[in-house]
Amino acid sequence: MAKSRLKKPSDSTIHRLSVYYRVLQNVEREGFHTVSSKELAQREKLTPAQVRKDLSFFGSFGTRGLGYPVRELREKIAKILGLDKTWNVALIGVGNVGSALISYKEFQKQGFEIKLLLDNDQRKIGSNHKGLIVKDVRELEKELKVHRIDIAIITVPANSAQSIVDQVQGAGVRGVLNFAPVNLKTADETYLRTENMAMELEHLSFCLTSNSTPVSD
Amino acid sequence: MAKSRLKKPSDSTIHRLSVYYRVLQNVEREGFHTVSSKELAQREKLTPAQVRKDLSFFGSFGTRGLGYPVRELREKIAKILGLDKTWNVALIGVGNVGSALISYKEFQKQGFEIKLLLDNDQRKIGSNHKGLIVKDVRELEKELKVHRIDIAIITVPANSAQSIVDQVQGAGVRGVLNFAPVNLKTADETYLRTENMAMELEHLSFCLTSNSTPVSD
DNA sequence: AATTGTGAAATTGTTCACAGCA
DNA sequence: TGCTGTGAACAATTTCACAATT
Repeated sequence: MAKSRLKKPSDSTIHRLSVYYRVLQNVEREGFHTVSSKELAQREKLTPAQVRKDLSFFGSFGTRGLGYPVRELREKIAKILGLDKTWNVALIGVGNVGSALISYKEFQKQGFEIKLLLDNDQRKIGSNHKGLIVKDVRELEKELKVHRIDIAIITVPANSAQSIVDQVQGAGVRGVLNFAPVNLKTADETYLRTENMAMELEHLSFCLTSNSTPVSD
Repeated sequence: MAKSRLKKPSDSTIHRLSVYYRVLQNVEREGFHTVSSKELAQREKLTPAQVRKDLSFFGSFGTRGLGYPVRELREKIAKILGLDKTWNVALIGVGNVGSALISYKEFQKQGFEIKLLLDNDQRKIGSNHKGLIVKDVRELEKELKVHRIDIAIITVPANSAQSIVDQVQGAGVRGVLNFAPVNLKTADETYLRTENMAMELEHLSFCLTSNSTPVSD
């Protein structure tokens, strides 16, 4: 029963696990019962060895000579990623980005349920977005606790993001997805991921500037 | 004069370059004329050696014993990242995420100018968003060319994203930022970056599930 | 015959440590 | 003395190659 995971999987392994999870959903929809590491790899331009190595961090899910059972592997990965439960999510900052995320279907689909909206703008507080009433950010700690929030999405302006993440941690929330374009300082026990859309564009800008093709230099 | 860059910098180096660029803006705002790799590193929880190694891919910008000239280094990095010019950006898909990006200040601030909006919904076509009229996606190729678009941001539903990226490439656009939650296939000469917000949440979900603190395992 | 699971090899990325310069 | 720039050492990640299994 005891899982003997020796090494901590890298962030890239986790990332690819999410990728495999999506591919498996497709493979399953297409009616396959079994899939090889080769097939899985081809669909994402990875190597079969990479796929097998990634999966081997978590156990032996395949059958030699046959491949992996599609449905079972998808379920195993879902469990590893924690997608077998629902997560209560709070969205802090109901501006442009925040509003967009409220109607982002992909979240609910994977079990992330936005249960709470917070803002500091009196004109927004009390307003209804997709059935949720925007609460006053001054009630942050109370509201996070009442709704048993697991993950906070921060979509406030850059200059207030640090103060928000401090409060969020204070309320015991350990998962934070930050969209504010700043580097936030967090306690060691908090998991923070920052999505900086401008930096993605800057990466493209770099590629287009260094006059090279993606392949060679 | 000839730049003797021997190795191609890694994606992480480019990513950190964007980070340094932001830190330098702050350092400059705070009035410093000079900054050491140590100071730069501390502000982002990196090592001084990492900072120096990253910068050394592109040249020698510092002065031994003194550090780096803040303004000059910021400008050098801007040039490397291609932020010394403006980029014409098209936004394809004026839904929730698309609309949010139209008013996303951070883009304009770094020289990314949204010049064109495209959609396939007759109710949206012709409507005005922040001074831009939504054009018919059937005119995609013509419009991309007329506006001399460098980068396309794809915010259409997952099932139409591949068709859009094919057309975008066909029109000669080589930079693509994709928000649709699918793995797009592109030609070798196209630079594609995909932002999958659900996958970020899944990473947090994984961290919160594997009962460990971020530090040890 | 086909395909997994995994040590070992190769490659890539990070940190060290110090020569060289202001 | 202080700090950069960089080759060498080290660490992490990916790929290889093959024994094990169906």
